[in-house]
Amino acid sequence: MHTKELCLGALLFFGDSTGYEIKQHFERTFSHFQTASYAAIYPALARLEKEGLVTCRVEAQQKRPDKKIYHLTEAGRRHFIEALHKSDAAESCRSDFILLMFFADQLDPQKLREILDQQETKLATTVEVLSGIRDSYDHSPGQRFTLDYGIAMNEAGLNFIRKRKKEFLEMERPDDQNQ
Amino acid sequence: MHTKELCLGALLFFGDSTGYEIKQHFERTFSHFQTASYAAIYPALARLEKEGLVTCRVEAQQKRPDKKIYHLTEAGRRHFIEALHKSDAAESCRSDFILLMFFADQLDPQKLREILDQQETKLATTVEVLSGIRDSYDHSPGQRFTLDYGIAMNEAGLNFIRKRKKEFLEMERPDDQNQ
DNA sequence: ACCTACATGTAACCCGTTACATGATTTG
DNA sequence: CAAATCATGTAACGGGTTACATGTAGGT
Repeated sequence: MHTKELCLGALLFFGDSTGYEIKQHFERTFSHFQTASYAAIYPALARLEKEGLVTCRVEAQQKRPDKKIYHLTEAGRRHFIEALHKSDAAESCRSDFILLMFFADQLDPQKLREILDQQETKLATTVEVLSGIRDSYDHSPGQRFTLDYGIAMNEAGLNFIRKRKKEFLEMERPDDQNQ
Repeated sequence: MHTKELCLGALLFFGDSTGYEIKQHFERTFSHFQTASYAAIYPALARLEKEGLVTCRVEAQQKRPDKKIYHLTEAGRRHFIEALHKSDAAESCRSDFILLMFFADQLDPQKLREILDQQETKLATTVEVLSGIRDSYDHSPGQRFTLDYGIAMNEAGLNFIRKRKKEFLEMERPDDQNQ
């Protein structure tokens, strides 16, 4: 799924939005499994408008660029649903964290500790954020599923790191006395 | 980490290899957290040679392109270790599976079932493959960590899907009698 | 008769990111 | 006084993918 389709999905789910708002929606709701930057969103919306998949209404503002509020057309909705059905539901993960851990024996002990701490924090934060969203308001079964799925996987990673970190750091530096 | 660094890492870990072999190594060992295609590897190796980070010895073959066996130089090793230390250990995941599940209410029931089955199979396969590697021979603590980490997270996803799938499919099509 | 493994490579394309440009208002 | 928020956009760059080009040997 490219930025164009993601924008259509955001408009379908959140209703009429500006490019700026779509980015916010992304960060709040999709950030753990999709990304999109302004430089990808704005041109995408422009192209979608040309293709008739969205319409745009301009709201004038003083002292700020006019707001361009996009609206999903019926053709846009159909295009999005079709794109969902055509998708092979693939996933791609690139993890430099795992790569670094793979080569742990090549790393400075402090770098090793640093990336483990950082990963632990990151996973804990994700779990908290997703749990917060989960408990904050009602969701469709699909949204609920994705939230719980994200929580389950991130929690598993978090528990794993918490269980293994200390032991691992000691194994890598058996001579070190400082905790 | 770009393909160049990944190639250096592969040479460090697996020893002298051809581009073809590096791709195989990737698929067997890194596939759940990094990818690299031939069209990325071959030019990367050529550039690495120019930069003196690898050397290349050609082994003539009849009826096949000559094998180009690459060897990591000391400068290459240093460059790789340095790259590891400079890395912020970031992770990026794009999951169309989660996106589709998010919009589950927009999907045909059979598409929904299809992607859930597919994801279940994929996670189960990954767990099996990683477990197989884990039990097949000795590893450094770092490798062991990455294998167990991968198993833990994929197993969590797998268990989640197994627990929720049936219930979820029934919820999405309450009128459907066929299991 | 066709697919897979072996073995290397290039060219075109796609598309996303980084950085830049502009600029007021609110918050710390 | 600096930083974040609001608000839109472009240009250059980077780098990976798809498809193509070439060709043998062995398995189904």
